[in-house]
Amino acid sequence: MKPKLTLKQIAFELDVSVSTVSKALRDSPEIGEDTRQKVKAFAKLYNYKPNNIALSLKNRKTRTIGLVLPEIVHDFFATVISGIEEVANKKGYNVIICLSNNSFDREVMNMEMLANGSTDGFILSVAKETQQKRDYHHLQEVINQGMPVVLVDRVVDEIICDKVIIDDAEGAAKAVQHLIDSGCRSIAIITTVDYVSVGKLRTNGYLNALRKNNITVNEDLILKIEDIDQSQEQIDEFLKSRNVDAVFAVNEQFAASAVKALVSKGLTVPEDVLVISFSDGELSRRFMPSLSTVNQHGAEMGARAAQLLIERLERVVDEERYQTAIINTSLIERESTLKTKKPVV
Amino acid sequence: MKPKLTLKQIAFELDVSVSTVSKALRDSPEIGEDTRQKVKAFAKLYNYKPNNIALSLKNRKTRTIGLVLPEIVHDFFATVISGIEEVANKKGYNVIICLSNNSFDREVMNMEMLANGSTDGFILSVAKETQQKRDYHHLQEVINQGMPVVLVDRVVDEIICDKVIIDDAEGAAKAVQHLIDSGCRSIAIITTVDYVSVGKLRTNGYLNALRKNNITVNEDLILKIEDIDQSQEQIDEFLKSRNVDAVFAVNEQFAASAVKALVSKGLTVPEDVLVISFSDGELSRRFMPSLSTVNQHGAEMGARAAQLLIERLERVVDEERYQTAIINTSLIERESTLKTKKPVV
DNA sequence: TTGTAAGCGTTATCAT
DNA sequence: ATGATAACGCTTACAA
Repeated sequence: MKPKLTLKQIAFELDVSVSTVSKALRDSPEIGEDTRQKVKAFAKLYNYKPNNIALSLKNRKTRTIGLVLPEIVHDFFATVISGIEEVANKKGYNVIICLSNNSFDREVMNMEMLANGSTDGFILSVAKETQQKRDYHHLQEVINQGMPVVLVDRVVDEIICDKVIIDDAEGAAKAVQHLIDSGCRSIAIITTVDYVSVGKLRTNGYLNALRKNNITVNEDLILKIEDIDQSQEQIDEFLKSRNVDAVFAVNEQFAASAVKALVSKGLTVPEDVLVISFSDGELSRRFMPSLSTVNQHGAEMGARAAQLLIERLERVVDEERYQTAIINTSLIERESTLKTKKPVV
Repeated sequence: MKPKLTLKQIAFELDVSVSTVSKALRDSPEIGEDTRQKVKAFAKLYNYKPNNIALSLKNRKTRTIGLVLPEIVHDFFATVISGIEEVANKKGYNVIICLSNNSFDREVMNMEMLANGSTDGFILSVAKETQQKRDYHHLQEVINQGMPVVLVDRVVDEIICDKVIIDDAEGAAKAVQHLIDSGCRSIAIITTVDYVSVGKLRTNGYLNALRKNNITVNEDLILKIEDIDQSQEQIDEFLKSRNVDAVFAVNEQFAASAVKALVSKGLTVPEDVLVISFSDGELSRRFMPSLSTVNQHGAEMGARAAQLLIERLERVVDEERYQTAIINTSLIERESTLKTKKPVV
């Protein structure tokens, strides 16, 4: 086991000083051609690589991004990570990922842990619990310490910083409009409780779309789910007693559950009821019938977030002006809204 | 914007030396009660937290684990990450995640990047391309430098280190046995190309199960897929022309595609053909019909890997003895193999 | 052209 | 009981 080679070692071996080695490796003009050659040859031969930690300490920069996410077993966040990784790696940054598991305390802990020198800035999607508590002091804290923060998807208005979002309301409206255009009038929505920012926005989009088309909002067709774990039962129950011709679900899990509930009721999708989901993921693509959906371009959101953060870290942007990047959504039509085979009776 | 508080700052403010502050905060008995109180009070008041980078440099330990994965938009790896995070965080470790995207070069780059002081050790699942090339010098390299490595799931025999796997062959055999027990005799397998270690093992399990039950292996019922992106077409094509009473797929994507192919052929699952998948994920759970599967306990694998790595980092294990932890699989029976409604004709 | 020294933030050793 | 110093690995004025 050979320990990592250091400048000191090289200096000792070549009988020069540490600073000479350092300068030679960085092609400083102060160093004579021959010594430079010698040092570089030696370094290459023994595969010298500078120690990141020492560099970080010296430069007070880690070239590391702290990423704090509510969960990861979820296509959307996984794609966000991919996007971030892609950009970060290209620019020579590492990504430290921490999961809050939607817990406020863990989110705070993670940020405190990373804020003590481990990262130069944060990309964060706030935990459900944090949104519920509306306590964002930990975010303000790191910002006050001069660490830039970029919020992604689940953002909070109270914190002033760069943000990357989609227009959730517009995306939802687009989905619902598609249902309306397909002739549906009795459209249920399966959404989250209101304190989940994106859930609320999507609910608003649903409401807007109905109103715009002069369809009376029927509160009885709105199901708000708190915990995804018991969602199937709630959705079964909800759909069993209601007659609808379409369902808009704010995520693909709810959509899949809705289809299941409808089928067990003896209905067929899309022949009897159209179903559309939000946030295009593996499930929507592979489901039978494949699910129409509003895609969220997670990778693009992540890439954009990384880009915004790195720009700020490298001071190429106006210190005072924060931007909110809005990533476009688009409707992906698949089988679950393909109304061709048989007309509604 | 207030910069982070340092020992130096505190020392200056309280008019004592840096070492006094350091000792006071660490409850050194050398320090007088009053000064200790004073220092601690001040530190608490201004929320002093030691700088991780400085500590890392000093201790030559980062308390950070490098995690290199082939991909992440994949339930299995996502759960592995969850498991690792859980254990790592509990023990005060951070996790730096890098994605190889199944590329050899990126895997090497990532490891080199992290090996320069950023992490104390690695947890890695090797890239597909790396398995194909059989080039593992980057792994041996970091091991030679004294950084422990734990391989997860996609392991390589050539490297001696701790490993966490499941018994893929046994799991596959269990799945196939279940099909046989359900009365199937003409069982197709949809698997990966052989250089993917786990794919090959699962294929072996399939073969073993057939032989054990005296069922002749029909090479024509074996489909090996290279690239998941075109898998649907290949699977459609494959199943169209073959008459089978069951399909064993080595991952849930293939299984979903198989069901789709069968349905488009006019068959029903499970009435006409049973389908079973491997690696329990969201898709298997939510699919219609829900897919029977061999669960892989990704979170448990991750947790175990983190535990093994940390034990080695903290030297509580015998330096020379490496272990291979085998996580148990179990069969999860769902609708896709529930053969009740109608007997095979 | 090369080397010395200070400093990044800590902690451990060794004075005082 | 407190402080000065060196060290972790590196860079960069500043000296020589």
